[in-house]
Amino acid sequence: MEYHFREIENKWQAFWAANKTFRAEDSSSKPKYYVLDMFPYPSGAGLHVGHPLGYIASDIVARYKRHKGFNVLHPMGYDSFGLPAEQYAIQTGQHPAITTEQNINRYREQLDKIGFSFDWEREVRTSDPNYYKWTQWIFIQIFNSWYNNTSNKTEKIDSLISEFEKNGNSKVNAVCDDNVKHFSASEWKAFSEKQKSDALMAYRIAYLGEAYVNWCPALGTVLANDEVKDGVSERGGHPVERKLMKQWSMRITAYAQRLLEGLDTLDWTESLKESQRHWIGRSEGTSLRFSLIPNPSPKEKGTARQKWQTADPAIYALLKNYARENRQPLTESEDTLWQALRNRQLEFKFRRQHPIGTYIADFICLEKNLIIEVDGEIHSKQKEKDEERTKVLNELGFDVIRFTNAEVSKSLDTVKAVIKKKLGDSPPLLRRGAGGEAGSQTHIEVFTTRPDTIFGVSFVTLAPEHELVAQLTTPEQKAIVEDYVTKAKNRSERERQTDVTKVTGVPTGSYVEHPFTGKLIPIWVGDYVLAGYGTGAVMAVPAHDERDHKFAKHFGLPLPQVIVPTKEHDLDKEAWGEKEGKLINSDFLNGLEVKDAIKKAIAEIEKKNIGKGKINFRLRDAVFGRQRYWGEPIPIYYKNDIPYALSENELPLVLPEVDKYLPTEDGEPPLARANNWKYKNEFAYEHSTMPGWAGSSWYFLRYMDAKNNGQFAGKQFMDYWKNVDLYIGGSEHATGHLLYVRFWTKALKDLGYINIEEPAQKLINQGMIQGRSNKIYKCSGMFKQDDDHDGNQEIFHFPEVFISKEIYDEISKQEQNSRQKNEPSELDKKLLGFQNVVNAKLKSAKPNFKNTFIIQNNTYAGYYQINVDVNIVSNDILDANKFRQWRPEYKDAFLFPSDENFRCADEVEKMSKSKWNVVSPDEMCEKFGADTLRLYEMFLGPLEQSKPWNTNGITGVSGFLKKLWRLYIGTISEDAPTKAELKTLHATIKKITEDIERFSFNTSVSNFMICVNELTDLKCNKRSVLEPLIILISPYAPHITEELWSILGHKQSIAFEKFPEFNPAFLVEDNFNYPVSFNGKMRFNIELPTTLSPAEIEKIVLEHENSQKYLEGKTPKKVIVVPKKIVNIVV
RNA sequence: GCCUCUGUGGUGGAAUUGGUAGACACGCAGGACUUAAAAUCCUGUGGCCUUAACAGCUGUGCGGGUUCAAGUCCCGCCGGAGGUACCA
Repeated sequence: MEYHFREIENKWQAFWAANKTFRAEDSSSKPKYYVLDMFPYPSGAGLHVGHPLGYIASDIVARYKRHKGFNVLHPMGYDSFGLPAEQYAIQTGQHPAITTEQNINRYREQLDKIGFSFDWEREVRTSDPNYYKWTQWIFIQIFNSWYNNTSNKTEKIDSLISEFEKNGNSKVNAVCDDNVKHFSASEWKAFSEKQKSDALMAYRIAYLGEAYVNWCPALGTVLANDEVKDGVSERGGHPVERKLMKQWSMRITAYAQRLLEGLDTLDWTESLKESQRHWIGRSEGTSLRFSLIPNPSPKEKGTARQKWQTADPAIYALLKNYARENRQPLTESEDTLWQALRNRQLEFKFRRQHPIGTYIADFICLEKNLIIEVDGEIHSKQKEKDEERTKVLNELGFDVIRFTNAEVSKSLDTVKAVIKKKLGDSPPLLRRGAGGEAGSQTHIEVFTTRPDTIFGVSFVTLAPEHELVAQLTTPEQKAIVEDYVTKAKNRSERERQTDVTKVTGVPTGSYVEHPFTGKLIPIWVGDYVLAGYGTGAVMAVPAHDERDHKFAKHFGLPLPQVIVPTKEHDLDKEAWGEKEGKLINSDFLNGLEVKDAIKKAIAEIEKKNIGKGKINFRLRDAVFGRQRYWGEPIPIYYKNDIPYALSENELPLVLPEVDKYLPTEDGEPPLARANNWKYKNEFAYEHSTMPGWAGSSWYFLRYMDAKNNGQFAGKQFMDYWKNVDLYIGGSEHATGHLLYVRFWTKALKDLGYINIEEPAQKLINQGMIQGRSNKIYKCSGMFKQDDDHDGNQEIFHFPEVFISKEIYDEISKQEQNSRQKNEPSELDKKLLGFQNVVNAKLKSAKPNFKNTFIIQNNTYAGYYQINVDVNIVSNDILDANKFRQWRPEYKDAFLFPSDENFRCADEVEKMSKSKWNVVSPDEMCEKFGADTLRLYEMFLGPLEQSKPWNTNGITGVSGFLKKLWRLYIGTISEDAPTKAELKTLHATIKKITEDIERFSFNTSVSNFMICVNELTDLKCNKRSVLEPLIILISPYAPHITEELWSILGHKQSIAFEKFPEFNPAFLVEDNFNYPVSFNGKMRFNIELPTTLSPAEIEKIVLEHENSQKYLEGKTPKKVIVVPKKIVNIVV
């Protein structure tokens, strides 16, 4: 009876499906074990051999745990919302749901062929309304939550509202927007609906806020930070720019500390945890305020005025009264314009009759420094006056637009459009407060991790986007600062990131005061300071910070030293950035070690009330909205500009149909195209959709109760299954999915829905499987055309000529040695012979073919490499027949030296269609069977390691299964096993158990081979040995073992058979073959009874005849005997 | 630059706590079976030197160290892979 894997595998796959063998029980007396694979995005390309690597490993663990008596949850599903299906839809018009469905079916087919023990009844698809209903529901819970820093928990928004009603927001200790305005309880109660909504929005964990986002014009959507790599989108590689946008975001920053601390409790790889730690980026430091010194005259310190105090103080009172008087009797056109401007109708606040310098402006927008004047009748004198007035106002930093009465009354819309455009054009910060005035700010706040270096500050640097830049710039510096800021802002993110060696910056002309010495410190603007981190301003200590050092050297700024380096160091060349050394030139810090100096400095800073110890995180809030179609609709509608969440019974908010999957003409997301898609037919829904990570942030919970229509999952099931015991997936999700899923888990826990703090206890990253390409060399320009050209070339295409790797190597070697001999080399002779063969064949096959093939210039430059399909190559030897069928133009191809043993070159590259190196698991299943594929993928090497796919060793694994099969075919003996047989079996049980427990699957396969080799040598046919053996193998090769199990006469599946127990008694040896070494060098073996004492062993070994030879008559200095290990003699 | 991982025959890799380096498999070489091929089986296979044979020397990226004993531990370098970055 032969091993026909195809029949066997089909039979058992059908059996498992029909009997629902791998259905997980919802409650059980058995202990639970949850093995989860990171679910795949069903792409059009189908699975390649890299995908199943992790699935096979998890399947082995799942099957092993079933043998070990666990109730195992091992589900699979699809992350089926996403960009590729939508991009395909844009190109073809095909609905992404259809593409997705097709791709899923293909995935399922491929997965089924490999024989995974998934519980398919629990399959989830994130694009299924029954699933995303609950994604939307969780979004609403998070929307209706805030983060209470006092309880360090997510809390329902109600508790915040009742606090507002009682005390306003002044006592609230929450994670919220920067610069929230304070309000009292009574103010809260007096708030309009809109004001209340806005106030709460600053606290919600899912919130709508304005922020700089990663905008990708090519994809037409914003992206989260982890979706952007090197300034381009991770998917598609399109450029990404920074853009200020109103966006749904998630306040993941609230969880930064918990996300960081939680890592210590997890059994994940160090590199993964390290990635997350770095992404969270906690740094402990100090905030520190530097007092501003108003410019140009430092004497006026303390007279800094508010931003709206724009009038000349000398005549302010007068002007004010005058303005008041003027306010009532507005001309008709002035009134018309006022009605159009007031209440932020153009998004910005306007004031009327506002004193500026010595004037009173008609209308003014202080935020934009824009003045609108409405003029009466124009006569020349007035015109002159107006021009004078405009000039003065311009000098004060205001733009002035003038309209006539007629313009306002007749074409108000045009007037409004002009104003609106101007408001949009003028950058809000640039022109503010020209003249170096500090405005309302009295200080610059910096963040530093090195407060000990405070006496080494030689300048302060602001990010170009810093809000004080414009105000602090003196008139003399205005032009150059504005220019710099504009350039810095327009520099793309990519440029800024890649061009880090370039030092740029400009001085503002203003100064701050050193908090301890009172010295003046210049303020610079430099783009090495990031607006988004800390306060967007740094105190520069060039002697002890590398970046500051570079900047200072570039601009010739001083490098005051405050720390004595602990080793030789040239401070002029390089900064001493180590946290080591003694403080000098630092007043009260002198003589302290850095660590103590930091503590002391913080204490002094806090005492002086100019700053305090502070912790900063690099982690940013996660942008949640996507301006795309194929994702979960965000369950929000807008009524009077106020966002409201849908109620639970209105879910799911189903993704509507649209005519095109493109943005609308005015740039709205595709969902804006949906016809009559309105809440209660009246209110607009949110038009952006959720990002890919929404659905994957909780799918591990849904598997516990996948069909529940009343809840996202039943509490009793979540309490039973708790968290994932083993999660296997790629490391590419380190800072995306794996961080977000931890965030949602913590939020859901705080809100009382689940009882676990972390989603997955143990996580393994499977390594990537790279492609191994095969290449051959094509000759170019090898046919010499006959002079008697008769146009036959059109009838006969030139046969292609290829050379093997060996010949190519020979030719290139010869080329390098630059042949000088006149005699033809061996290679030349070979080539010449080949030339004749080709021409002879050509003549007989195609008599009309007039061209001759010649090898005139056998240099390697005449050849170029082409990729051949790896599927027509085995062990690097090209299958000549398949090659000729591969492409029509190769039909008559010549292979040199010969069709047999034509060796291809190889290279390890990314697996891709264009390299012809993609290997799909289907073909491997077809050729060798699923069991061989499973064993071979494991046999390749450690699971976590990346490795190139090559099938060179697969025959070994396939041979092993055949050998295993042969062991079971024939008479099975019921006799008692021999000692040797038992020893082999139990040694294997021991190793396999240990291997699986430490996820070392490659060694398991080797151990099976050793075991089967030994049992074959022993001609073992004992049931008592063979039965336990196939249970051991069954997690790895489930089909063949099921078949053998039934051949052995069992009617039940092998899947739940008890895993064999290791019995050490069978491994006890009477003798041990001691290696005897002299001075650590192994010389000979000696077999001794294990019962001997070390002293006896020493005696026997020393007396052994071989020992005499190595002792050379000397007495050994020392003899080490380690029982059952080694004997070492020191001479 | 920093962080994590990693470096062992022609190749994939093994050596779990310091204790016989190279298990297992591929490839290669030789042989058996066969008209032939495939399949299968057997033998050999780190390098060097030498031999009839035994044996000897050397050997886990490089240089040191600890130890009776180092692929494994420590120090200093070099190479490869991945992650990450003006993060103050």
